[in-house]
Amino acid sequence: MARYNAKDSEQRWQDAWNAANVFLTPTDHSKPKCYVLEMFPYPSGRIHIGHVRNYTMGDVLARFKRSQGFNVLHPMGWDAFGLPAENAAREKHVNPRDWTYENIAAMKDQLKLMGLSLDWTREFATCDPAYFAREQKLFLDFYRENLAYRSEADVNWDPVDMTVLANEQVIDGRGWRSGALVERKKLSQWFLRITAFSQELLDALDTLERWPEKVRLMQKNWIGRSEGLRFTFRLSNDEGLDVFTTRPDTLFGASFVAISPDHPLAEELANKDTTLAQFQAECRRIGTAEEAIEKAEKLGYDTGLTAAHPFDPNWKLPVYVANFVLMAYGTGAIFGCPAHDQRDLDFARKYKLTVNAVVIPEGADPKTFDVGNEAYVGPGKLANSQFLDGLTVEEGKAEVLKRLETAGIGERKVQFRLRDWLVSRQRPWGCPIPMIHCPTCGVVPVPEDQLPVKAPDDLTFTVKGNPLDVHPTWKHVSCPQCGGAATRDTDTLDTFVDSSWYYARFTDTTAEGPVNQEAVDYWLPVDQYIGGIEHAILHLLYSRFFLRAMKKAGYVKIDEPFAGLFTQGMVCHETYKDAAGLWLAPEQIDKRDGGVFVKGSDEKVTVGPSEKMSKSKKNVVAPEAIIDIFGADTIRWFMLSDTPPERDIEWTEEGADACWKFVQRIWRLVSEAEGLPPVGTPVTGNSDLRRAVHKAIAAVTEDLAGLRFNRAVAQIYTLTNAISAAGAAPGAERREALEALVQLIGPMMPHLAESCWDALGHAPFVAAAPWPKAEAELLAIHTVTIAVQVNGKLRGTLEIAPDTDKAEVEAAALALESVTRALDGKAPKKVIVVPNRIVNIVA
RNA sequence: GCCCGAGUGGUGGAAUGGUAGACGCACUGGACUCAAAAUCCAGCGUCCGAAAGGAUGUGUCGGUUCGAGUCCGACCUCGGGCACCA
Repeated sequence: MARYNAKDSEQRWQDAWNAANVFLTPTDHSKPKCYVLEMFPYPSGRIHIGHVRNYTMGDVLARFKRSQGFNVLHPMGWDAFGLPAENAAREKHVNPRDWTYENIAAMKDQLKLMGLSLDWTREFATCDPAYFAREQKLFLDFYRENLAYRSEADVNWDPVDMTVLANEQVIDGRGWRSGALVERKKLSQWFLRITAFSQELLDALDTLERWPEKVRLMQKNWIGRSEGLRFTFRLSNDEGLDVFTTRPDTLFGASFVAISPDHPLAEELANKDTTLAQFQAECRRIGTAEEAIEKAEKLGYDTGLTAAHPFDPNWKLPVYVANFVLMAYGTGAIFGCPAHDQRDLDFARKYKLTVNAVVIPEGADPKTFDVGNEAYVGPGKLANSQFLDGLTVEEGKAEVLKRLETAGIGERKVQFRLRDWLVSRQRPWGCPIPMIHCPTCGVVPVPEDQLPVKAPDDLTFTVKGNPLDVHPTWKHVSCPQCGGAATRDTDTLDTFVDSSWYYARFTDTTAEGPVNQEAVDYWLPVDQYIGGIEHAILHLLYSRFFLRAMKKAGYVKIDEPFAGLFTQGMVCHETYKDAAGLWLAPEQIDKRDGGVFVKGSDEKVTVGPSEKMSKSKKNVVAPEAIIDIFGADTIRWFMLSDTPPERDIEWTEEGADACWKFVQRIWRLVSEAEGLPPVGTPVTGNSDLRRAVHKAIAAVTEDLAGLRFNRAVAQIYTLTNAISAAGAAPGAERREALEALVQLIGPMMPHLAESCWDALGHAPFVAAAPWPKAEAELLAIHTVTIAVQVNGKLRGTLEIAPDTDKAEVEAAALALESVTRALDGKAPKKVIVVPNRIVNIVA
């Protein structure tokens, strides 16, 4: 029998599935549904191996659920707007639209090689006018529902390129292309009111039981609910200054007040104080990234103003502008209590401010307790705090709150870290914001019958600034309300908006409105969403918000888009460097004689650790090259084997070879099987082989349902070994075993499974055959192995009938020769018998 | 800085608080072959031992328990995220 020819076979089965429409989404809604979705790709032009891992997992699940009788929706599309297309437009002088659609075509060809069970009739790209027209409609709905509003916000501004920069485009405070020092600039921009749902988004996390705990926790921290006190300081210039604190109990430990460099008061003071203005500029150079701000040295500028302590008007606290106070959180102003907050302490030490401990840990003396250089944030009793002395932290918080509320200068406040979602982007390759600015009427929505608002075809990318904004005619329109001269909003929506509702659009891509009510009611929520952990917060949180906003606008009845979430790990590879320290690609090296050399020479290669595949380190492998050599089933099997799906996997050449050998092994086992009775021959009995088969069916079924692909793979190896060892078993038993094996590998290696199914005499398709069922009586256990320990150390085992009486098990254990030897004549003090598990004799 | 995750043989990893190392890779020995590849069989944590067997062993230190890779506390190391990359 010939070797399995993956290339021919895979093409043949892909064509056959296609011709028979095996993977079209069922339209009869009477059966239970399963919506399986992988995070759709950005069309960079090539699929990378991370996509292969992601889509393989989703495909296994989709095929598994389909054969279990579910109506499966398994679509694919393209997250097609974004920066790379603009960069290509600038660098290669191509139209971003052409570049994007060419990439989509190329990637689609590559994806098709994988044999994914996708319904391609539902494909769309977010840059299709048919899609973003509906997105613009949703934006107008949200505006009407008061979920979209305009406000000023900071951007990174490149003064040379005259363009807004993404954080990623700011390198060491300079524009990535121009090298100019980046400025911060205020622009009037659109926001979506995600904070209207802060509490709801937080509470609902508890209901997402099929989400990783880690992701829920990350979102919880991101939403960042904290309870505290907002109160007003009276300043020496007689103005009031609002601050927020979660530690009102430490108010008597205050030694300064600090405001953000972006605080209105700081702006006001800077108008008359050039040194302060310089200080502000210096702070802003740190950028907007939280990491940079937190890590930067704590810097402050003494405004000369003072704030009166709320409980003692004669106690004056200096007011600083400080770089670590964020305008975006709370009120943009704090009181500093150095003894009990590390940042405040660092600041106080630097500016030689007093450090008074007011929370004293158990057993410490209030008179001598000194925090040194580490703030004390633990529990304790209040001291040096007048009327608070002796209270606990919690009691102190309540007391201060009560007094300031009574005095009318403070109130209890629930503060969220979550900020509204800034969605305006000053970029041409995105969904245009369908709004018009009229000097008379203000902001006017584009009438719905004029949607979609499309970018013009003749954009120039060589100009400075946003091409949409500098285009000679596009933005000039007449106001839909008064007819006067007006201009379009030249910003586009954040691409996260595009990906916040695509899953809903997939349920009916022909819907006239954004969604079809009947389709979303049936298909949503997504039953299993699979993608990278890098989307743990933003994409997933925005999508959760977006569906709520769509509900408010009357489109859907549910709140949560993704009932099940799985975040898969990355694909890594060893890194290689030559003698000169330059990176080498895997195909440039040669492993031989126990060493690693530059291919075609004796130059030694330094092998580095396995890292996420990246172009710069050259440790990438191209999926299409692997498919070309081994076929799609091999790469799919690799992606599922050995490593748990949530963990990073390392691509190795040896592993790929091993998978390919396994493909051949199965093919041999099936195609060379002799003496098999015809399809449908009944089989009875409880031979070892039959028990192994049904045990494998049960285990693989459970593992696939739980997305434990690596364990399912191990079970299949075990079954394969059992079949190999049972060459002398009756034909009917071997047929049953081979059919089970073929069906179990079906979701993972679908082409090979079809070829085997065919070789076993079945009509196509195994992909459409019902999932095998394990027979309960064959899973029953006839004997159990019980471990026997003496003082917790293994001394022997017992083969015994399951559920044997405890006393009998104990007697049998004590009778073991190895046990009497270990006891050495001592009488057992105690014997613990765990039924069917273990006996532990304590001597 | 803050938040999160992970540490088990040569290696990827398995293990409802109950026989640590399933299954795969690599390696070693053997069979087949003129030879190689492929395939098949056997071995494979470490130490002592010819073997039987024994000791030891899941990043470190301590704790809970008849029993800990698993639970608790402290620490060490590595990795990821931090609002305009998608």
